[in-house]
Amino acid sequence: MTRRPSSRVTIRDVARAAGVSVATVSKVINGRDGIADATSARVLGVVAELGYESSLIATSMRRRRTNVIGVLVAEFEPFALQLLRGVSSALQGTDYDILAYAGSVSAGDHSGWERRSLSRLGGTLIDGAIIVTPTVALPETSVATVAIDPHAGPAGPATVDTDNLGGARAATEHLIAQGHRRIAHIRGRVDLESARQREQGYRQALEAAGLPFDPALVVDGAYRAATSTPAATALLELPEPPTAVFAANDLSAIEAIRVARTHGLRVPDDLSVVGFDDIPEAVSADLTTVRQPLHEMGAAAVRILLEMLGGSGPEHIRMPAEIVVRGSTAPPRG
Amino acid sequence: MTRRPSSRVTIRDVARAAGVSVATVSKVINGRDGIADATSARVLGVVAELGYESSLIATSMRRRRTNVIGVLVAEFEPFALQLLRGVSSALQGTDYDILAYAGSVSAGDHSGWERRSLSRLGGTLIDGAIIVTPTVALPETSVATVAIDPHAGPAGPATVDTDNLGGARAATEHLIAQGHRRIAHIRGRVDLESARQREQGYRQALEAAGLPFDPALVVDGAYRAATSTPAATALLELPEPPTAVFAANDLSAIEAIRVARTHGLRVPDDLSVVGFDDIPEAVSADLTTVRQPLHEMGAAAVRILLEMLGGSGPEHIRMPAEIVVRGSTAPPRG
DNA sequence: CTGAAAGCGCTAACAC
DNA sequence: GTGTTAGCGCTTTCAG
Repeated sequence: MTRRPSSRVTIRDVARAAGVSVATVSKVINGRDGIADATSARVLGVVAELGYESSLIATSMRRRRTNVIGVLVAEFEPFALQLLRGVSSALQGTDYDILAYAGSVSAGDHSGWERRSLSRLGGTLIDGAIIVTPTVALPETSVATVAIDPHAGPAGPATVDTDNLGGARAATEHLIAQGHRRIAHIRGRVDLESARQREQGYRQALEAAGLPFDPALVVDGAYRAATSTPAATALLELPEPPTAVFAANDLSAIEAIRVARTHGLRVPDDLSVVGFDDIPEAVSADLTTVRQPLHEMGAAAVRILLEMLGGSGPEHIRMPAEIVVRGSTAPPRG
Repeated sequence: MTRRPSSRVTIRDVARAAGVSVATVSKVINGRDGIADATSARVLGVVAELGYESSLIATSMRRRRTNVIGVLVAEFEPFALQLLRGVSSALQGTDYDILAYAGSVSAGDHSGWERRSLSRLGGTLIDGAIIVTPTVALPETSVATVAIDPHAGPAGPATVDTDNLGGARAATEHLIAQGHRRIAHIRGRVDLESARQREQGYRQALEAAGLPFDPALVVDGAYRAATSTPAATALLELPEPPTAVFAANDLSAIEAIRVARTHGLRVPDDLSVVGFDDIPEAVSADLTTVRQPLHEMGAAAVRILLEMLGGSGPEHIRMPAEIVVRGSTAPPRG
């Protein structure tokens, strides 16, 4: 009863109140044997009474396992959030809790956030990490790691990705099939393999259809709405603007639609737009897009990670990408 | 070069490599003054070379501030995720990073997860906490805390909530205006004030319209899809089933629609359904619902928390709730 | 069966 | 200017 007023109750408070040593309390809590039943019961009583919970921080400094899986993202945007949902439901009923960390919210420099986050948490706060869209090659770390939408292709560390090339081709072919000939591309984050693959798919589709590739029709959106605003604007203000746009992700596509409207263009009548990802917002925007099974990708990452924690080697999983036609695409007018 | 192979690089590795003491490295990293420029430069060089990042865990054990805001949720479901998005964008450009923790993923017992999470992280891993739908009254803690959709009403600790009563009334009145007379209610998590308010709003609307309240038409969904399955089933298998359902949240509403379909009922022709929250999935489900400004609520929680961190007292914010009519509601047939 | 002591990585007095 | 020391809350040998 003599503990400092508004502070956490620590293992020492419990020890004092139960009249035993700190070490004994630790043993009781962790179910180590070699403790008298009476002592154990008394300590447990005090724990309940005081509402003691061991500090994750202190515990993790001393111990190897924390039973916490880390999900490292740059920021909490829809793509990462959907993955997180998949991770969360896959981990339901296991021993693991989830800790999601957005490491580049504060830092101005986006590049390298994952290395920073990993170092900061990897001490041993987390047993394993799922890293979403890392900007750089991951360092060989002590902590088990799987990357979703990796920086490089499926090599080295475990990865989960999508058939980005095929998806992008399908998206572009859809526009071509509708009769579009001047098709622009809002590129993704070029440091990511996914963005390069999507651009590649776009170019392959053009080439297969015998359409010329016009560098002026490719602009950078970096997967972000803010970056896509000037990109889309530049496209629409071209002397000979495109009749269709394939954006590297939904956020860019939705922004392109917004920009088109401010230019007095109607979608899909004056401009067709296709995205990539199929985040929940794509449905509200009535956006034709390429669906990535985000939920399943999160779950797959969990499965691989748990296997790695169990001793298996890294694994690479590629998910199918499938086009979902909604109302943002139509044949070009006359 | 003689450090243990696959381990994190620690402050001691840096100190050794730079030929200085651990304390000096710490001072350099934290920009304390009283260090020779030459020493500082040398240490910084080693830090860069070795790729050293201070351990968040170790730092937080010794320090007061970590510049990390914790968002504590039971699990990562759509409601919490939307809030998280609001929190994330509100924190963009500040000094704070975000750590979201789902504390009842592993633990079977859902009740009290927030106290557990808070104790575990509150050591000082986080400077402040935003707790989403706490199940119990929050303990007076050392760490600044704001609750979103609190257990009790706006009292005690800082809170952000919605006009649940008004929203529920509006939802029920919408059904009544369409001519429904037998309107059921799938109740939310009764330990939350929001669920009680929504039921209250439902009953008030019935009463104001002179409709009888039938206890058989109120079932428990606990805000979860799994729990809502039997609840909705019971409703539809009643001798005299309802023609409309007001569900306490969108997850329950969407599940009710699914169950209705498996019973061969068409929505909205045979059964009208209204939800609450307006999560992104509500749009895909074409669900009439009551919109909570989730994004803004997350941002509001951030604002209050930052003010509290700056020394202000707790605050209570109530957001408006607004009905959004989509395709899941229509006048009853015949 | 229980306790004393060491130490995880780091920071904050306080010496030198 | 820089190093030494103590200690955050906890777990883990190792003595008693």
